[in-house]
This record gives sequence, C-alpha cells and structure tokens, in this order.
Amino acid sequence: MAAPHTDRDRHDVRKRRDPDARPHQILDAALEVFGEQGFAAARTDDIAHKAGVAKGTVFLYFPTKDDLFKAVVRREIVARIEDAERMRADAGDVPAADFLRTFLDKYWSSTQAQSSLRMLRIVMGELHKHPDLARFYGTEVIERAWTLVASIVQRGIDRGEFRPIDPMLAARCITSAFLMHRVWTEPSSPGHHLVAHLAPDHLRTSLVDFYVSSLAIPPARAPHTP
Amino acid sequence: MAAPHTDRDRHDVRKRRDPDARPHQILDAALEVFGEQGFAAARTDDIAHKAGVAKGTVFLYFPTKDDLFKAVVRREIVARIEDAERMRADAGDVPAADFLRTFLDKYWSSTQAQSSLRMLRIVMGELHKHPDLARFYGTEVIERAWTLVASIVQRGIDRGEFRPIDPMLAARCITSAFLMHRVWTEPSSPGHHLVAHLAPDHLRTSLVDFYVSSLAIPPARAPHTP
DNA sequence: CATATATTACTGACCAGTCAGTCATAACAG
DNA sequence: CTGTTATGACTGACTGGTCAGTAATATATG
Repeated sequence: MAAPHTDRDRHDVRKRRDPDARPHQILDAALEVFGEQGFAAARTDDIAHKAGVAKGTVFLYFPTKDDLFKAVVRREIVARIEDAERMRADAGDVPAADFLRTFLDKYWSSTQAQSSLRMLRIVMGELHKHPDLARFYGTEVIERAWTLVASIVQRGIDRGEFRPIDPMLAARCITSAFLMHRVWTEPSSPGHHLVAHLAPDHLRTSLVDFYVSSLAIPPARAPHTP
Repeated sequence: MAAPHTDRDRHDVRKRRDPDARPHQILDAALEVFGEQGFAAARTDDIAHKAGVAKGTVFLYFPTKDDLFKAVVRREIVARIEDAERMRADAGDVPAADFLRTFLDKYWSSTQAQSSLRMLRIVMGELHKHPDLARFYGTEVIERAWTLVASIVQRGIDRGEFRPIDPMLAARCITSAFLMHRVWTEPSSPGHHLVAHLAPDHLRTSLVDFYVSSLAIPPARAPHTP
C-alpha cells in the first residue's frame, strides 16, 4: 500500500454522484464476484473496486457482507421471476410442439447470460447454507419455472399431442438438461471440452428437438424418416 | 499366556495409532467439510477434528490446504472411475430398454451417496477455479460417464429398438436429470420441498421410465394400454 | 454551513501454517 | 520379563498475514 496520497486527481469524469444507482452498481459487482469466487472467498474490496467505489462505501449501503449476499440473491430471484413472466405467452391455437419449441428457445437464451451461470453456481454451491434463501428461491423461482413448463406440457397432453406423462416430471427433466448444458458451455467448466466443438445453435436445437420429440406422440407409423 | 488379552492390545483400541489409515481418515473428513462449506469457508481445524486428529497432523500428510483439496478431488475422481467400471456389464441378448433400465437403476444408486452430492457441489461451485482439476474431472469422469451411457443408447439404436438420435446428446440429457434430481432430493437444497412428497423409489422409476420411453420406438400403434 | 455521501486509515478477529515438545510404541539390553 | 533408550507420530500454543467492519476525515450538494 505505497500509494502516494499526494495526488488530488479528480479521479474520473464520471463523478456523477447518483446515490440511487449505487446499490445496483454494488449488487452487480457482488453477483459477479460471489458467482466467480463463492461467498467466503469473495473479498469486499474486490466487489467495491469492481463497482467503482471504495470499500467503506459498500458498508454504507449494506450493513454486512452477509446482508450484501442476501440482497444479491434476492434481487436475482426477482429478476428470474420477471424473466418467467416475460416468457409467459398466450398459446392461441398453436400446436403444442411449436409452442413448447418457442418457449424453450426463449428459456435457452435466458440461461445464456453470465449472470445466469453465476447465480446457478451460488444456488448449487452455497444456497444450502442459507435455508431461508434456499426456501425463497425454491418457491419463487424453481416452483414457478417448473409450473410454467409443466403447464405447457399439460396443454400438449390435453390436446392429445403429447404422451400422457406427469408434466412436473417433464418440467424437471427439461430444466435439468438446460441448466447443466449452460454449465458445460462455459469454457472454465469441467466437461466443456466435450461440447466445445458443437455450435451453440446446434446445441440448442438438438436439445429442444430431443425433448419435443420425447413428448410428442409420433404421427402414425413412421419411425424412420426418409 | 494365561491372559486372554494380549500385551499388544493392552491399550484402548480407541486411540490406536495407525499412520497408514491417517490419509484416508483426513480425506474423508475433508470431503465432508469441503463439500458442505466450500474450500474457502472450510477450516482445517474442523477437518482435523472430524478426522479425530489435531490440526498439525493434517499438515504432516498434506503440505497445504490447497494440496489437501486437490487430493480430495483426485481420490474422488478415482472412486468415480471405479464406480463406472463396476457398472459396466455385458448386455448379452437383453433388450435395449431392459439393459438401459438396469444400468440407470445402478447409476441412480451410485448418485445417492452423500459423498456424491458433496463432490457435485465441489464440481459445480469450485472446480472452475482449478483448471487442471476441472480438465482432469472432465476427461476422467464426465467423458467416461457420457461414453458409457451413449454406448448403451447406441446399442439400442443398432438393434432398432431406440430412435436414431445422437447418443451423446441422450447421455447428456440423462445424466443432467439424474444429477439435478440428486441435488433436489437433498433436504437442505432449494427445490427440495417440491419433490419431498414423492417416494425416492417413485422418483427413480419415473425418471428411468421417462428416458427409456423417450428413446424407445413405440411398438406399433397402441399408445394406450387396455 | 449543514447534511449526505464518499474515502482512507485503522482495528481486531480469524485462520493457515509452524515448531518445540509430548507420548505411544518399538527395539534392544540385562 | 523389566528397564532403558530410540523413533517418529502426534499435539496445540503461537505467529504472521488477511480481511470484515469502523472511525476519522474529506468532499460534494442544497
């Protein structure tokens, strides 16, 4: 820490003080660092630096590191709920397979964000240590997501276009695959080299095709296409 | 010689010193604590205590906490490889669906161990910070597992009993679902309350059924049984 | 100037890693 | 078999560094 305290440099031009924006800047940085390092290994200093503020500033907005973590998770949960709302659509008279396909395409893109992977790491690796947050995430994100997918599957069953299976089971299988594929597409993740040679679009369409055709009742009697 | 107890065993077997056993005791404890707390939050003191030794002892066997972590992961990777070898079987002339079903039942049980969940947490939450271990895990565990599942699927395709799809894709989807279900069945995990009401056996069979019937070509034209 | 906002320097708890010393056991001698 | 000495596995108080959180100080804003 040999930083000279002599310079009165005006720091940067963006001294646009905007207290309302601070919490979000900090939360953005915190998600990044928590998602990359995990809670315990994350240093508040790093979060502050990444947010463009000093460490002390973080504690002006969040009383403890723990509170900051919870705030990150809570904001992310709200974001997921809004994502889900946005993906909700009126099926009209579209065939079940097409509707599911459209939905899964949107679901896939929503998982592609870096923030999505970071949150997934937190959920898988750390949330079990915070039972209240785990429960919150379970009811507000997982349950909603499964219910949403299940309702699309149910509609297909009702229309006689999908096999009569437990729609919640289908929802669990589909979301599993999408989430795990999100992990594997990340270069730093184990298993990445096994999917690295596949184009992202191919990965998406092959996944979607697999599940749509798993659910669909085959037309009549034509297992082998020409 | 009249004494039923030998001189050797005069002392309590309780605190029996057995240097050869130490590394394994410590690694067992370390997997538990790392899997529960994550690397950074894990205290060497806790690991030592859980292993029934003093903290200093840990450092007699592993030079640093980091080396201990790597040793844990490496031993676990070897264990998975041995698991996979054990699940390998000769299909003989068994129908593809039955063979897959048998394999998936074994795969399910192998994922049920606590150690399996702990390793999964480490892999998802921390391994990306250790590129060498991530690569090792990718080639030695993930690749082997996928190849094994894919070979079973391929056999079904060759026999004309399964749909002609990319067997590696099927392997990825199946393993995804099994791993995520393993997470969800853990009480502390988010999402647990959504599957808690389902009997473990039902969960297993419904999953297996889902994927077997996703791959199977339907008999002729009788989706509904009597 | 008064207040809100931000920074910097600091404090103390915590914990990885060390090391001087303990103690169980082995090995050897009488 | 008993006493003596040697060995090395094991212990836990201690050290040094790190980092969450705080206090003192500075700067913007109305």
